[in-house]
Amino acid sequence: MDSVSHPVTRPPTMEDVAARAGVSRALVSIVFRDQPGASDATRRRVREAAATLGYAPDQRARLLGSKRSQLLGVAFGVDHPFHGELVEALYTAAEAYGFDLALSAVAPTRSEDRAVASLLAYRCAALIILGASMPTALLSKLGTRVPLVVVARNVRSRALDVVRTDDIDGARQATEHLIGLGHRHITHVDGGKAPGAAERRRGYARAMEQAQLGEYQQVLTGGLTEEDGLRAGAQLDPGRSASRRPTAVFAFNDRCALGVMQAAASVGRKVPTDLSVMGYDDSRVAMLPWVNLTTIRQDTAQIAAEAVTRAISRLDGEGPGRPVIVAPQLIRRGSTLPLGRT
Amino acid sequence: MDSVSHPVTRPPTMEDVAARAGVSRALVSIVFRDQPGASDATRRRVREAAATLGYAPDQRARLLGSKRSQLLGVAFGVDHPFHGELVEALYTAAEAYGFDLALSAVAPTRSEDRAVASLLAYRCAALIILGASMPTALLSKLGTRVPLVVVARNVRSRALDVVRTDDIDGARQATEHLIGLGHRHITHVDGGKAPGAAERRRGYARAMEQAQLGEYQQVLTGGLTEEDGLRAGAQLDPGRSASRRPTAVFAFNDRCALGVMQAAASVGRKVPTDLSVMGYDDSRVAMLPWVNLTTIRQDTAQIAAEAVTRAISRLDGEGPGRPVIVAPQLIRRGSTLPLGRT
DNA sequence: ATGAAAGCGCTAACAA
DNA sequence: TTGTTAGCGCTTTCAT
Repeated sequence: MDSVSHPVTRPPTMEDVAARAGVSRALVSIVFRDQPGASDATRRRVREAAATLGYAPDQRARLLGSKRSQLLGVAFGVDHPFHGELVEALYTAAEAYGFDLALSAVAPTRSEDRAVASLLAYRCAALIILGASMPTALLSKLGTRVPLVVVARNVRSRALDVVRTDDIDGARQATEHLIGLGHRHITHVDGGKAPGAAERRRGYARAMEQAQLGEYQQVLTGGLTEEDGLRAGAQLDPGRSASRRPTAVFAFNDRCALGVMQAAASVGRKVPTDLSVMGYDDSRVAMLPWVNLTTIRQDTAQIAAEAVTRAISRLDGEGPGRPVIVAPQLIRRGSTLPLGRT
Repeated sequence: MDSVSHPVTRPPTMEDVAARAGVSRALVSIVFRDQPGASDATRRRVREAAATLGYAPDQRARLLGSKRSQLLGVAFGVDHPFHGELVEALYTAAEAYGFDLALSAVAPTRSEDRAVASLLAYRCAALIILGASMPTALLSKLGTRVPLVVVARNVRSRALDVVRTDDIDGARQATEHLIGLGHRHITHVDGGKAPGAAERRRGYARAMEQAQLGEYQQVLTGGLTEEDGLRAGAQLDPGRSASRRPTAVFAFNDRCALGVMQAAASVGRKVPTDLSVMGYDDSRVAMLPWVNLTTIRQDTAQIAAEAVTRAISRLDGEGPGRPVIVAPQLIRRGSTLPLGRT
């Protein structure tokens, strides 16, 4: 329990620090930007004065004054855990280059347009949009106004940069993992028209064909949620003799996989002994001990690093580059088992 | 597929708009702030000029220039779904008062201190911290520097405002719901030392005692995650005759409840027929069809509105007020059943 | 190595 | 109703 709040006081300015250190504002500015042009003695004095005053540069003024505003605007989905991870990684990546992040949330009641408009109003040097949902045409138009990096969505436009996971490869890895375990009847519960769904279908199809398993291919319409997986899972068995039932399922993502597992459980099929199940994303739920889901991990750190790198290179005058495709990684856990192993 | 990006052009300034509309900058400023002092004709001309130029005021300059920066800084946990909901609600609430939000994320690799420092650097007029985890003393100190509202955590300090759910009442409602269904052996799997855990224990204890069920009280150490619930759930049965086993469990939150359900399932007890389970939070997972968890909902809209209101009243010169305690609400779903009903 | 001074794009007080 | 003019707290030339 502390004392009653004092009347809030004006924070110290660069002027205050300069006065206390007995130098000009320009010197203080140089010191705080770690630029050459000040003696070590001065630097120390300035730092000390700043410390005792509790000074921190006013970012508003800094942004306004400098031509190159070291500010990256990030639009992210507030209800998407994967975006959360990306945001964290983006902070790390941006920091390494001395850039700051401006966050703008997208939510059911806050459109992507609004989020972007807000970022633009703060004159962010560049924009990074996670899982952009707006039409390609609009993204392209936006890309001509400001350096733009679209993350985790496949956009074909030369007006912007794209950084995303190689979903075809991820799906291929998942499918090949199951094939390697001896499975033949492998069903894919897909993501419908979600971003990345088409790529994952292709990766699955390719792997199956390449292993001469084309005749076993089966794609069920799923989606992004547990409910979608549950619905699709219900169609897994009906009307088939046991010998023609799938022994493994590759689901669009972890949440969908959970639904499939639930569906299996409801008809008495145990995972992984009766059915192997794979997810995608390596979300928190996949790691839970009783879920223990074999899955595909997207490399958030690398995706973030690439996104920041692209954004900054745009600021250095380069045009948009080719899409950056980041390799995913197979995470082996307990939800998949060799065929016939009990 | 669009054309190659043009060399990024300088966004239009207020000066540009003024020139095109044939008025002074001051007039444009007045129009864009919706302030009195401009004729309707002028307003239209200005709006039109701005529209054709695609002008939007530069927030950096606006913030710098105005004495009262209408900016609320929000620190939130990027991996906490509940915070996501609050952020969304905060946008809505802030907007109603013409305030803007500056978001700063807290994550495993980004401390609350850093998040707050960043907000301070942008000279936010007031700070709203969701689920603050820093020591009370630091919060109090911060509260003397800038108007501060702590959300979803019980802090006893007169230097700041607190807005939170009435967890004692929430726990009481949960427990009474179970009692009302005829349960007697009701166990509480608690949240350890998580924010709100102590209050929920009290609410549970009070409800039990008030119903003369004090002898049946049982509190198991749980936590915030599924794993915690799983661990606690494992201790539910051992060494007890069936007649002395709990028939209902009130878990600290939804995730914890999930763990308890899993633990029950692993020893063959079905929910809700063999065991009623309650959660807390009404998170997304609680609504899933096969989870269908009876739970307690926190009123995010009201919490957000109160937080913004408190912050703004502080800016109007008022001191911190008494803690705002928002009432929670029971959400009846399928995970609880009357005792003995099969 | 240091300081003076001109912006950056606004807001706000004051004149006209 | 309008326009003029200082700032806001920095960055950034350009002298010294």
